[in-house]
Amino acid sequence: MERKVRVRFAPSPTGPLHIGGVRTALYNYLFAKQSGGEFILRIEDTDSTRFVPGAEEYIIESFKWLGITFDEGVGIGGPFAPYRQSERRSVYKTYVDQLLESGHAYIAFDTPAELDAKRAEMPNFQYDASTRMMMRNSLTLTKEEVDQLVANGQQYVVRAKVEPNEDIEVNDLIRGKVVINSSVLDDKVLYKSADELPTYHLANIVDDHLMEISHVIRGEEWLPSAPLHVLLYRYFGWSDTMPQFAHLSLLLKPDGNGKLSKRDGDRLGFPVFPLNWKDSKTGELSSGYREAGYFPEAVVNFLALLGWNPGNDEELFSMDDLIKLFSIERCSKNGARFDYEKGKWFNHKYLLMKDNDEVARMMLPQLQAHNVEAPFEMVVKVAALMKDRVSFVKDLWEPCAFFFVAPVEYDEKTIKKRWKEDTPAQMRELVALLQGIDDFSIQKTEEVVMNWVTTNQYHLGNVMNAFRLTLVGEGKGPHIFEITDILGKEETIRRIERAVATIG
RNA sequence: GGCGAUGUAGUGUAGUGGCCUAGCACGCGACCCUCUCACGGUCGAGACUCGGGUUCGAUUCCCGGCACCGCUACCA
Repeated sequence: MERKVRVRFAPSPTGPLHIGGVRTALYNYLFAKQSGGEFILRIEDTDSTRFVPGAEEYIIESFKWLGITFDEGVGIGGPFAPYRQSERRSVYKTYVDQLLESGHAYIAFDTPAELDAKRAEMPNFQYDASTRMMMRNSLTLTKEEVDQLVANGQQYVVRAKVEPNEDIEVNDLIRGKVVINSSVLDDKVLYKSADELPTYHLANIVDDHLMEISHVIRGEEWLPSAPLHVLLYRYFGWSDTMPQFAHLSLLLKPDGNGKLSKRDGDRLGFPVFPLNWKDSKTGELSSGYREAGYFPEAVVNFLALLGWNPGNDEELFSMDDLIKLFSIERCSKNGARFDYEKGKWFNHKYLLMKDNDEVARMMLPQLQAHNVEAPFEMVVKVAALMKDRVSFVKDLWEPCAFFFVAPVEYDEKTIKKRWKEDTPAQMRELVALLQGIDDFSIQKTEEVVMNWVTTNQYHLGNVMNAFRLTLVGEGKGPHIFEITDILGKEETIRRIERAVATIG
């Protein structure tokens, strides 16, 4: 049964896209691409009460940034349009009626208040075979009564009629065979008349079938309801083309118990979303990986390895590598704690792989923000010299600032340690020495200065660090002659003189 | 509570019925490099959830406990 691979990512537009959802989408994408299949974006907006404006656009923009592309779906179109469930009301209605007619579903009039009352009355109330005959529904009411209620505009829901005592098997690509007895399933609401929309379970099955989805790769939270989905395929007579299931483990918080949430990000200081998001109601801001300075390829690489690995010791993979190597079977069954430090390391690695020109270009806005104007060539040199020290481009300004802005203050501790009594005199000698160098290259300058230190038998560490202090303002930074090379002769001398004047 | 899933160092994971003195990476520590800081290199600390079984032998297979995660909505 060779079937064209067609997978989908089907988020609800209820807010920003959680990073766990991004991973699910990524795995779907990798799976589709490696088998030459199609990847579809379907928006599951069947809960009209939870709809959040802008969320759909956010989702689309997030994937665009990450380099995850869809072949069909919302914003793209395709042969199975529309891909937004709220626009598919009429198609679901047909299938709801089909279930009603075949007796696999029934109409229920119980109001939420009545259900709450029932739950309070019965400790472990569940709307199922054992209780449905106690409720107000088309199984307990006469046809006339039901028709009358519906005609009167009484709101109702359609529930699946799940027969008890059957072991239902779900063959999961990651977990193997999972068996759940139908008695523990409840008569799930499939459709609500209030907004004329189906619930997830119905819409999902109908759409996956109609859109010819071959594999359902989704989060583990769906595993308990997978048997119901299997049942639904059977009720519709679609068992032969039922997609294969793969339930992915969830992303857990870095510490403590529970799954990763926005709160953890806020608390521990890392993003949980791909892009910044501002809640239009509360005004609350959620930070995103893009704005935090991550490269999309680093996020993709990091996420891919969180719950999957190719079976060897390699860790750095491009999207193309991942498409070649990915396999559902190698997805881990256990939930992965989110390790933000490792994420930073990935970004560091990707920063190192970037061209110096590109890094320099990315630094420009920071320079502007600090009112710095510098020749591009100089910025490139600085980028080349300094990029291995940070994980993010935005962290580059601080350690690089001294290249562009001469120090006006000098680190006390370094002064104490390196600025000796004879240092000012040495520095004046150094100025004279540098003045005489015409070829201010790294090699030449180093040769001349080292010679001077040696012949005078100066303490190398003290001289060099005092020198560094005059240029940087503190006791750290790259090798001295890398710095003098970038600063140039004039500026180097100016800084030494100023330091001598200031520190004394 | 019920049902289901999962359980290798702090974290992500590899691996196998004996080759395991359990590998790799992040993080952590030390050392080396060195004019400082960082990078890099070397080394180190650190794990098979517990209890039963099966077996000549179990981290690996089975059962149970425990832990943890998920579901248990007219949310997805």
